[in-house]
Amino acid sequence: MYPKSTDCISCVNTSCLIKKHISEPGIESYIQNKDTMKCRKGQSIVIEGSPIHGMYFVHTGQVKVFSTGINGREQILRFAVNGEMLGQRGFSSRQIYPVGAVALEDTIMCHFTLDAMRSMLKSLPTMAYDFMVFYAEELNRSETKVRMFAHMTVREKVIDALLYINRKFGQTNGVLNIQLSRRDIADFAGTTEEQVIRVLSALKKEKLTESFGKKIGIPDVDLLGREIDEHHYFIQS
Amino acid sequence: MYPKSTDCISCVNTSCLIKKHISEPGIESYIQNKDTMKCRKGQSIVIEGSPIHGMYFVHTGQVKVFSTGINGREQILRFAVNGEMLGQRGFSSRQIYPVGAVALEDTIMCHFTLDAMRSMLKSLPTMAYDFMVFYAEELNRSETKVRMFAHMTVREKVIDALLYINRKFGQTNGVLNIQLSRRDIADFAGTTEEQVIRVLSALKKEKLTESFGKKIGIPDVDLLGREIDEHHYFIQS
DNA sequence: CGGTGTCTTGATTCTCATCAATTACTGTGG
DNA sequence: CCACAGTAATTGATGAGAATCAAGACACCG
Repeated sequence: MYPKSTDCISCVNTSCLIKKHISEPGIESYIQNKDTMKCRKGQSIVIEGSPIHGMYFVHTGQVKVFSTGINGREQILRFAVNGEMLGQRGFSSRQIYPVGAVALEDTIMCHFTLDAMRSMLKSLPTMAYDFMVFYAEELNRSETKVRMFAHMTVREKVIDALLYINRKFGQTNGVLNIQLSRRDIADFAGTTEEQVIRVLSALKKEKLTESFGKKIGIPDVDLLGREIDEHHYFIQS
Repeated sequence: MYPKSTDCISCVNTSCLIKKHISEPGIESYIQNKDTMKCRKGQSIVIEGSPIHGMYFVHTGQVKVFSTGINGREQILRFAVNGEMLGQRGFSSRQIYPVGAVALEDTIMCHFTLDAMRSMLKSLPTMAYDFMVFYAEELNRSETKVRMFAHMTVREKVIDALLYINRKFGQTNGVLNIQLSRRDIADFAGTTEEQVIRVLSALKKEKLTESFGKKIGIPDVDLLGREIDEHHYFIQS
């Protein structure tokens, strides 16, 4: 099922910030020197605590990014799909806390060394600008999340998580395109497995979500979103 | 007490991302066209909900950045002091949620239009790169905060807030260089006024903080930090 | 001195995390 | 094909922590 090549020229990930600048003069040498990694489902892409050796771009697949806090509880920070970046922390001078990444399904990734990234960005102003905008937007989302987290109820956090997952992975045949355990959802929403289960059963009773085995469906995204909207501003995290 | 001039050449804010690139060729026209604003203590710099007309850099003063959520409760997102930026959200294409900024003391700010910022950044690669790194680091901090917020107790949140305030504003004569109401601290820490008061009295009893009227002192920052360290990774938010 | 706003403390209520026990699901080897 | 672990999901009961409510102390300002 893997594509024959991960060559940037033929890549279809138009949202990829490298691909977007593929026609800039001077970029050729960088993309020729990138390398490609395959990860089986469940494998670690970035080991928590070990230094990051560069930046990764998801070519095909699904990845979860997390970091472990107290009592071994992991907090999922975000998910990454086709075209998205991993290893953004590499730019930060000090990396005192651990962040890990695991493939949620078989995943192919493109890898650039940190040095390559640095010199590429410094020599391609529009690329640096686009990266800057990307980070600025991510910052918006993250700060909004901080604000929301502080005062949202568990129910709202879980709904928010479901909406995020829907935006990120989408649905086919009325079912989310990813299978996450209740534990994963809890770790992302910032609550516990049991609470997620309780909220999910409540939502199912209210016909706001559906369940087909482990698969979750959201029949009316706007309707579900209104559960948060009533009390908070809708967020794009 | 105001400085005679806010000219970038003579500015002493070495952490300012504009100042840092003052010697780049081509920057002259931009810094000559910036304008300067004065804000009295308590005045709004950016009105919540109204579009942002560019970027601001704090020349002298102290600013709080907040956004209002449910039941009029404001969440303070961060504070800004000399050399720091406001209006970062301006780069984001959609601005669907409100963010406001208020001067905590008499404040002088430099202002660049969004167009000026855009063309400046696109023409000065190293500047765009520095901005990108800045945003990437802010993102780190914010994401760490998301993680922490999810599982910290109120006590830990308040301590974390105090440590942040100390890092940002510093102390003189054993007292924090800023006077915030309990409400402000609560709005920043993501809890309520009453809880902040309770934690502060407990900390005072434990000799981890001091109070001189409204002024708060932290006699031993590391000692206070250890209260969080024991359970979580120390963060640089 | 009122009066307004901040700060403080106590009592109550409610939400949520934790613990414990049960049930459903998945895959494996006989 | 079925018995069997082993894991994930579910439900209920309980306790701890935090928000809310209410009342009073304190400071500041005319």
